Amino acid sequence: MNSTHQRRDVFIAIADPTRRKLIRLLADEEEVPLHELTEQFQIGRTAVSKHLAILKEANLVTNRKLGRETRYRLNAGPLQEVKDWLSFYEKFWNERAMVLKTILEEE
Amino acid sequence: MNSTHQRRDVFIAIADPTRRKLIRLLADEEEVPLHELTEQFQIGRTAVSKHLAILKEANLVTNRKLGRETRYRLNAGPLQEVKDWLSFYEKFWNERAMVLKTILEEE
DNA sequence: TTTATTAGACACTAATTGGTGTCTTAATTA
DNA sequence: TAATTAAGACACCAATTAGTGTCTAATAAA
Repeated sequence: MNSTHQRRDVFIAIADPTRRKLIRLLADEEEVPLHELTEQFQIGRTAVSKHLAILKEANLVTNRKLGRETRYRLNAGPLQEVKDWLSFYEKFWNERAMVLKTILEEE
Repeated sequence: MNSTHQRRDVFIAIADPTRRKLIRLLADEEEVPLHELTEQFQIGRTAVSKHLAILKEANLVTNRKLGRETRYRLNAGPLQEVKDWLSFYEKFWNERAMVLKTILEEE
């Protein structure tokens, strides 16, 4: 089985504000056709479609054809990877942890 | 007061794997000069320096000159923004929440 | 004092990105 | 059946990105 679909980094997928807005729209509406998503932006359908393709390659959206529409759906799972990455750094920005760290270092 | 330093999106700053590795190195070592950071990569000093500049624009690192060295330090605070963004989507990837959601919708 | 090291400042390049417009096909609707 | 709508497939473009190499200045070491 040669999986042909591109694998795309979730960090890159969420780097673009248009793509983050797409994610947000799909969080609100469950299943949305391309043309309806396009309405929410100033840019053209082709551009939106490309952004969705990138999200799909990162496995952040799925889509299915329904009549002449292509409907998109959020798959938030891969965002977990970002959360896992972040969790390592939480101790660095937590004020209380910073103080605690200082105390521990002094001992 | 005209703040001249560029503001840079933290999402873009963390999108690049080299920059994420820089963040990781700075998490481990507190304060690291450019040349020492450069050792950890295949790419040249100039390239590393540019990545650090992007991290600095996102306020994810600070630096200070010490003799002929420029030492870099992690400032993880801005990562909080990413965490805040993610927190909205946690409910979508939590299996239990998904099931609960289905039950609630059925009522 | 000469030589090494460290890094900033440029100028340049190839590849990627985010966008466009146009053509075509397929599915609805009038 | 004819007209309209939705979207895939291209070809194309400008701006940005991630990298390079070279030159220069400042600091530190021999």
